[in-house]
Amino acid sequence: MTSPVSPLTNRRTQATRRDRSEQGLLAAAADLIVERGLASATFENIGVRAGYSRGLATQKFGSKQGMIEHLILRLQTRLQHLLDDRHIEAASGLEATLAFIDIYLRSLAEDRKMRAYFILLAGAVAVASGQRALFAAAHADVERRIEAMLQRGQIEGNVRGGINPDAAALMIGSMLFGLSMQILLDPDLDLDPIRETSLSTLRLSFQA
Amino acid sequence: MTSPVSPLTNRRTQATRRDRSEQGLLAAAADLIVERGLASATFENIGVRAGYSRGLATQKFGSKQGMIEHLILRLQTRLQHLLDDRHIEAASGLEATLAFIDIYLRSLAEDRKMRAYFILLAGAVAVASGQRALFAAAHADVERRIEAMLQRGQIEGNVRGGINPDAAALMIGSMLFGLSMQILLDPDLDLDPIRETSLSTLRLSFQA
DNA sequence: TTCAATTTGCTAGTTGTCCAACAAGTAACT
DNA sequence: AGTTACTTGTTGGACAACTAGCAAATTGAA
Repeated sequence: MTSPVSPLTNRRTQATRRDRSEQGLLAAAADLIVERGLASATFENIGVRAGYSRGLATQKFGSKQGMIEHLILRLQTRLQHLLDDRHIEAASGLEATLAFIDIYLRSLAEDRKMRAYFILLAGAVAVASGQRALFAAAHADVERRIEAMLQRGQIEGNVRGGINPDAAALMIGSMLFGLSMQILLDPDLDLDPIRETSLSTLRLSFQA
Repeated sequence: MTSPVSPLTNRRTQATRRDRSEQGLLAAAADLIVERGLASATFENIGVRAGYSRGLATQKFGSKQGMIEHLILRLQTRLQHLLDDRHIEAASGLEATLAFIDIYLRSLAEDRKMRAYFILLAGAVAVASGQRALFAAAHADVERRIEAMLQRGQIEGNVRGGINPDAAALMIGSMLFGLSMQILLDPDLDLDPIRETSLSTLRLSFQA
């Protein structure tokens, strides 16, 4: 009898074999991007890191751009899941907004892979204009969510009436965006105090 | 006699000849970066665009990195000059802060070359970690200036006392940073209404 | 002529893509 | 069950396109 299939070997069904390699390549790409930047994410480096060859990624994703798009969509989904927190639904408009910001900034500090998303975003601005639309849509979505929370807060009476939810959402969205970039610019920056002081400043600014 | 030197020809002294080509190369690089992204800014493209050969830039700046650093410093100086506006000095703390933000965002909308600065900044985040320090320092400087204006406003009584100038400056700096990136992400975005609503929201949030 | 500014031919290195060979997994048949 | 035919996943050599850097040749100014 061939020994029972060990979970540590690649000797599995074709389906799991395929999934495993695909996942491995994307994870290796994300790690490389975070550790050594976008330029180091060559098929050669990605393949070696994932334990495969340099040619496999092309087979799976069609092209380099195809692979990067897969990775972007995967990380976008990951961020969306993180932001679908139950605290946000339950809280008041103001608290929901602040909880949203809190989770966003925490994910950036604690979830190493999430940084790859923002590096790819910077890359889209700097070099790959074709990918810009992907990110622009995601950002518009974040801002619409913030806007809805602020509107709810105004109806409930815990967010100041004089504020335009649309403009405030843009401001907050931009702040999150800019803070993300700033952390990538200076990786030693401690996000904890920044998060706390930002939240209390926003609370002071927006609460009724 | 050789005809009096026309301002339109390159036939001048060696000094102006040298200056002219250097300026031309840097301008061509900035234009290319804005129009077609960082990847298109090769020596070949830059040289042709500036009306010179592909080899000149290497001679002048030593290396690609050297040239990019020159460009970054030049654009940084340009931005600083724009922000040294007399309105900022004269106004109250709150108005100075808002004028600062106004000028910053206007320069992004009206000064095409200024966009190259932010594209280079995104490039530093995504690929060139060696250039990060250059930008981090400039950003820290912007935030210190905002912080000083807010402190002045608190002393004068036109900025709310409850706000922490340090944290608020970080927020505003990040917002400017994020807004810059967002405009690069979606170049068709109209900055005018965004600037106006952002300013009025900030006024509402910060004024005493 | 003399020196500086600029061009051009060349080199070495890198990267994504293609594709034919190989290996592992699956199904059919006895 | 065991052998064989077929399918699918993976590899690595070859190739073409690019790019920065170098150095000798050329052009222009003094």
